[in-house]
Amino acid sequence: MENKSVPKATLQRYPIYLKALRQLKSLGIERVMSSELSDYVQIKSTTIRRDLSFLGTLGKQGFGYEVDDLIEIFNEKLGVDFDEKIILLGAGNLGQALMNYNRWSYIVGEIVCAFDIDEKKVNRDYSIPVYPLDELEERIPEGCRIAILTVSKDVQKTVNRLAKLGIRGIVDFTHEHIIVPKDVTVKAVDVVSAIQELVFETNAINE
Amino acid sequence: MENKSVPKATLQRYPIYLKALRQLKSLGIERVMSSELSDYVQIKSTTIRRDLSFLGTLGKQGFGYEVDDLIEIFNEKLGVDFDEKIILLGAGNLGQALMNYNRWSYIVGEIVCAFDIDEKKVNRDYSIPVYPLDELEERIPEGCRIAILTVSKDVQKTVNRLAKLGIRGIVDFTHEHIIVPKDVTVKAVDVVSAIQELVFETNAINE
DNA sequence: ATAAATTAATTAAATAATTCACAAATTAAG
DNA sequence: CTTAATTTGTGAATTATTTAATTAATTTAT
Repeated sequence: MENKSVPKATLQRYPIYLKALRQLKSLGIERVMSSELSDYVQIKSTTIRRDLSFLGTLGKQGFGYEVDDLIEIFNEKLGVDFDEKIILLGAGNLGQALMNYNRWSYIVGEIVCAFDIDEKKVNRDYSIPVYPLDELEERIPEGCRIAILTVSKDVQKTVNRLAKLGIRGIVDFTHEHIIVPKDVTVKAVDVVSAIQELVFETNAINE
Repeated sequence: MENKSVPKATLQRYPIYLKALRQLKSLGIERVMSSELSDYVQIKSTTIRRDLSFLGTLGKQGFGYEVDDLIEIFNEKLGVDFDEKIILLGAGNLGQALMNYNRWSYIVGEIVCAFDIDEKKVNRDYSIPVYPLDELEERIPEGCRIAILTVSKDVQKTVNRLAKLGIRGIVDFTHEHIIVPKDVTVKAVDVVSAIQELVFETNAINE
């Protein structure tokens, strides 16, 4: 399965597959055919097969896919359990919710520590310690590539610091538009945009 | 400009433009050229022009676009300020964070009320009242089309109830895969998937 | 006024993504 | 063991999206 670079669109579907597969596994389902998976995730079976083919020859003809195999491959090839060291910027309500989600390590890595500008949020004794934002440069863990951004003030300033520290990917929960260097990727995780998309889809077009 | 249906990819970029335009406006910028906007949002100017052209003939050749005009058009044509009545399912940390975000009405509509299964979270006196999940069917506002899902238990069961109540779009913050009828749209707003995509993008492919 | 410069809109070309269609592999049944 | 029924994987065809090239409108400077 040679280096045909994986289409961007495919990359966006992998998390959907992975989520669905984990759910199937938790239901005790051990094998799945592309057509079944298709019903489940609402993506054409042929698209699914093509998407999976980028990761290798994973299925058996006349049989389907082993659920475990697929999950395994996602982990292996895509580094899902590569133990990412993630940092969290902003420890407000949303930051708390993220820290409370207790299956990080199972899924993609772990939030190693958090930073907040508000002294009252600081607590060095939590299992996920919260440091003052000032200490970002000294506290950032070795090899940290990914940051989750939930701050509400000085957003762009914080982004600039992160970029300088070698962060490669930012999960952006702010409601602002941020600007990053070319080698940094941003994934906006934004309710407002999501709702807008929903509204656009239902309202637009049919005039 | 007629009814050429707007590409899905374009629809996904509209919220980005809108966010950027609002930011520009708040900086006092009144007109913008596609090339400037391009630098700002990192999308090719020609793509931007094409995207905007689906909404009408909005720019002036040799001049650019009026920021206000564009914002206006987004509002008008895409119903951004159509005053959506949004409901929130789950009033935990994340739900709280969403309710605290105080610019809903400016942006897309408003969260009218919330529901939670936990009696302790219930409070009918908040400006956004929180009702017991039991009361969903009786309390859901007239004409409500959009629900934000932050519950952690009985996710699918809740989804089924929402679908039955005529909800057209679900913003899904859960970490589970949910199944909906064909006429309901789901936007997954999911840190985990976002991080996975980031990791996939950086790890995948170049083996 | 007029010409030069600028910039959106549009048509055409190139790329990317999806879907079709079928060969190859596998299972299951007889 | 052989055959029929499945179901994957993949070239080829199709469709969708992006980008380039061109055209037309507007502004600015002279």
